Amino acid sequence: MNTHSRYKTKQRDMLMDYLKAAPGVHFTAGEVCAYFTSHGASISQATVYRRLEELVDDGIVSKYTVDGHTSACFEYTGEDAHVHPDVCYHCKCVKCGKLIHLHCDEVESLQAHLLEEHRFKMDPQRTVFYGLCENCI
Amino acid sequence: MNTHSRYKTKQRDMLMDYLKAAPGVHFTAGEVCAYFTSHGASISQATVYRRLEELVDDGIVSKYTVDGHTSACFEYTGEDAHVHPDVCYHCKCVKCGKLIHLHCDEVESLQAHLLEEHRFKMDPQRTVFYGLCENCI
DNA sequence: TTGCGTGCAAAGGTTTTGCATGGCA
DNA sequence: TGCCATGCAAAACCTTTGCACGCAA
Repeated sequence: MNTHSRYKTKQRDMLMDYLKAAPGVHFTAGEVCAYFTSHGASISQATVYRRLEELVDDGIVSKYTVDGHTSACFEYTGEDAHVHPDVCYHCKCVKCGKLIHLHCDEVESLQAHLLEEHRFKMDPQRTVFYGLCENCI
Repeated sequence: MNTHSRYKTKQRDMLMDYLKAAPGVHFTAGEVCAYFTSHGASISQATVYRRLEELVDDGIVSKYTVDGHTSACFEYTGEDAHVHPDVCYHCKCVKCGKLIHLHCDEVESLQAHLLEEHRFKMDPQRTVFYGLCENCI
């Protein structure tokens, strides 16, 4: 979270609208640019990267480095994710590339275990499990 | 694992020596290149990438996409990892950057659970848990 | 001899940066 | 009027590829 002053601009609003329209959907910076370009909206690549980076710092957007993709993957997780987090884990199939969303108590116990026994506070927003999906096993 | 015929070359040997000298240590392709360059050894960037990729396919080297690094991270895990796997999980602190090696039964039960209940076969060699280490919590 | 391996350089793709201009407060 | 934000283009990076030559088997 940072404390910079922020100006309300057209680009910032456009990006937020885009993000809020599809919570939980994954996209790359390039896809965002392509979307705006194809809709005749004007928002430069540099600005997309700058805003996205800022939102990640604010904890409003999650950034994943997904293996196999050369580019980073973003996801809108909500402005109040810290208030009532709809925690969701991610599994990525290294063979077909499918990204699976998962709600799972076992992962939550693992988190608790890691924290208690290993003093490591895992952040599910940033963690991706890699492996094989049911179709690729 | 693949079944291509393989020639024994000087570059392949040099790379293997380098890897075996530091099992469990993480490095990027660029670091490998820099090492050889600074030691006057001749092995091209393209070859480093090609051999590394091959070793990952063979399961001898693990490749991680570590958030924060723009480049991929490799680690020598051993030629007989499949015979007596010294399974080791990784936790990466998103604040100080520390990478922690971890042996943990709980993670193994999670793997079993993911497989049985979610039909997802997690690959611990590729998965990194992100979060905060004890010093940064 | 066969065909894999290597080096070089160029290409490809993603993300960052410098700088002048534009626009919110 | 101050700053922050934006756009453009160039730069910086990492990784992959094409091609000709070299070398192991």
